[in-house]
Amino acid sequence: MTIYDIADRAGVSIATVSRVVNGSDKVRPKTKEKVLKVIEEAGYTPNVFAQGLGLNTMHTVGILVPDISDLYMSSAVSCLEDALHLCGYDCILSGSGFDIRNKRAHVQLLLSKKIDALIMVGSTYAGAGTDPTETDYIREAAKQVPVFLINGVVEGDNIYCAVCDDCKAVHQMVDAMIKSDKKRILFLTDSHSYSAQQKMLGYKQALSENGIAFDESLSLYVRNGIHEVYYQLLAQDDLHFDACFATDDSLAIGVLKYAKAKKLRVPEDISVVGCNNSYLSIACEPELTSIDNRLEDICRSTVEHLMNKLHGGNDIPSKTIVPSTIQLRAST
Amino acid sequence: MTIYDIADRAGVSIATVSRVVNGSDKVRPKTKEKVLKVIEEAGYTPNVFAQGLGLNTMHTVGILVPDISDLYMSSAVSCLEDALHLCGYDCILSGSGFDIRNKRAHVQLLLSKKIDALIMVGSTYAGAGTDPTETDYIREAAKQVPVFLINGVVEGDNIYCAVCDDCKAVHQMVDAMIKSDKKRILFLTDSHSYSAQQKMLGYKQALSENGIAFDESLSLYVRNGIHEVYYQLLAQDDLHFDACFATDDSLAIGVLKYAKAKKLRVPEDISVVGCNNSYLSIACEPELTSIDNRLEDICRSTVEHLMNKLHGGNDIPSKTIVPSTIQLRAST
DNA sequence: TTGTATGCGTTATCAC
DNA sequence: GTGATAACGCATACAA
Repeated sequence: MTIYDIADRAGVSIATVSRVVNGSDKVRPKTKEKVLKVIEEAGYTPNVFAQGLGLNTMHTVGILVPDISDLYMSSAVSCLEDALHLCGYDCILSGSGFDIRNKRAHVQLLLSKKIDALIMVGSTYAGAGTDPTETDYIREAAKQVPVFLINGVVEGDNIYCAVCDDCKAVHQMVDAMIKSDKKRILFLTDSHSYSAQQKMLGYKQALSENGIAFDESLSLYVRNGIHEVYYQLLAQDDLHFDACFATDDSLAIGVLKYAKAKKLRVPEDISVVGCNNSYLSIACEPELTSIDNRLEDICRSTVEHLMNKLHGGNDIPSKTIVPSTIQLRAST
Repeated sequence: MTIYDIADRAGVSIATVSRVVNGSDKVRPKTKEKVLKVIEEAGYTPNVFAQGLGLNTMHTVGILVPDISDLYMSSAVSCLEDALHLCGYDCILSGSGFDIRNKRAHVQLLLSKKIDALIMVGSTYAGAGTDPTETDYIREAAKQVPVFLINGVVEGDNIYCAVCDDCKAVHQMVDAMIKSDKKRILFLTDSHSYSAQQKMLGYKQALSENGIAFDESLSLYVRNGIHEVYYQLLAQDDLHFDACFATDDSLAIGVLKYAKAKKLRVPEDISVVGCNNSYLSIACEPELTSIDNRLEDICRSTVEHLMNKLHGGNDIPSKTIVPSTIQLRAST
């Protein structure tokens, strides 16, 4: 069923049908009604490929995520998809993994699909900041479509970033820990990303402000996973700490398991804080104090900026910072 | 940059360029090399809209999910996307929610995007089975593209279902509970879906086989959510049970929280089993025995069948059953 | 082996 | 208001 069939049946030209379909006002009500009736009867829908060819857009945006099954990522995708859908856009989803070569390949693939914009979720896409060429492929992509980063910062034309104020929130949290008499605060992370660096910064600031020297041995890098953390801590017998800040909830839960195994009370002997305020933080025991990075706010603002950009807006902030909040629970 | 530009620069016709791009062997190596070089230099990629218009496909499949942020769903999407990507297909993702009207609308929208196939994830799409017209929109969609259901069963032409053997696994699990001297086993669910019904069936079978009468008061419907379950159980003071089977891990964790509040030991006083073997099941305390419905197997088999179908296969099973396994942990 | 010509289903620019 | 017609960029049947 094509526009020609409709035109035939309605006794008009395809131009008129097109006008009706696209809601042009330059068509006589009587004609419009007639065409609409035929369309209804025939169950006609315009062919999106032909539309795409003519208009050079199919109203889709690409969403790139390192790992879709991750709680944090999937929340973001859910939020983004929802907001985009409301604006009449579809999303084509792609999971790149963490390897730089795959990231590049996936971006290329998405671009070849003629997406209207690209959203990259997760600070992993911002790289570690040590090697600027690491993010060149993003700048390259931005030459074709606007690129929006969620929770990562990359400088460049046509690149727009939205992040939460991790540094500040961690700063506050660690400060509060120190004030409540914690002396040795473990910093636990599974990443060297921009976000992790910001958190480390807040951690160091709080220490320094309280006249505590940064102790390298209290900064631990562990592969993500509850049990990984648990075993790693058990293995480090000489490591003593009375509080822990972890850059992810699951890392923090690993610490809870460790505390239980060592018969340490939480929060009395060890107080524990996680990040992302995920569903995990209320599944564990005790429930976990967690830094909420306002993912929904970030996503909503991203889509808002995206739509603005696509509709010709020009005053879009290249970096949006959303304040984090702290969700207090029993682990502190 | 179009195929015409490439043809000009390489001094050949567009047909030849097209042949090179599509890897036809009917082109002289010398010519091929020349064209390839120009393509490389120009960074040319075929316009997918034009391709789509001619071939009537853009190699995309639609994935419909009620809630993307759900742990179970996002794992499925991750798995599906991965497998599809390996086959050279992209996915356009859509979150429908649980309302039937929205489901219908989302299916229509996906179909209008000219997807090559539709995958629906979650037993919610199978309806409760009480009203067959509830799933008519799926049969309608199947007239346009093959439809694949994950974890739900709908009968119809061009509809293919993959489910795990929930009934059997629950049967085994409940039987084991009874054998270990549990008398009053609570059945906790947040759904009336096909999957939930299968689980109930297994539950009843095990009871009946062991000569225990089904007690309506031990079958509880609660809205999903750890705290919802927790409060609901606390509110039901007269409800006594010494074991619980929950159709979802988070429901089961609600029971764990309830046990802790009531100072009941798990598994001694109450043994608890969940479903989906999600990350939650190792986050809680004690860690949760959970029925693993082999989501990855289901997804992989679905994509396999899908590819088969798209490549002209004709002997695709309309219903695939994957055996569940039981992941034993400390809660039983 | 290569080139020419046509169709795919729209939208948009003209005339009328 | 409405209709004819030219893009849009590709694949492919057919001709050479």
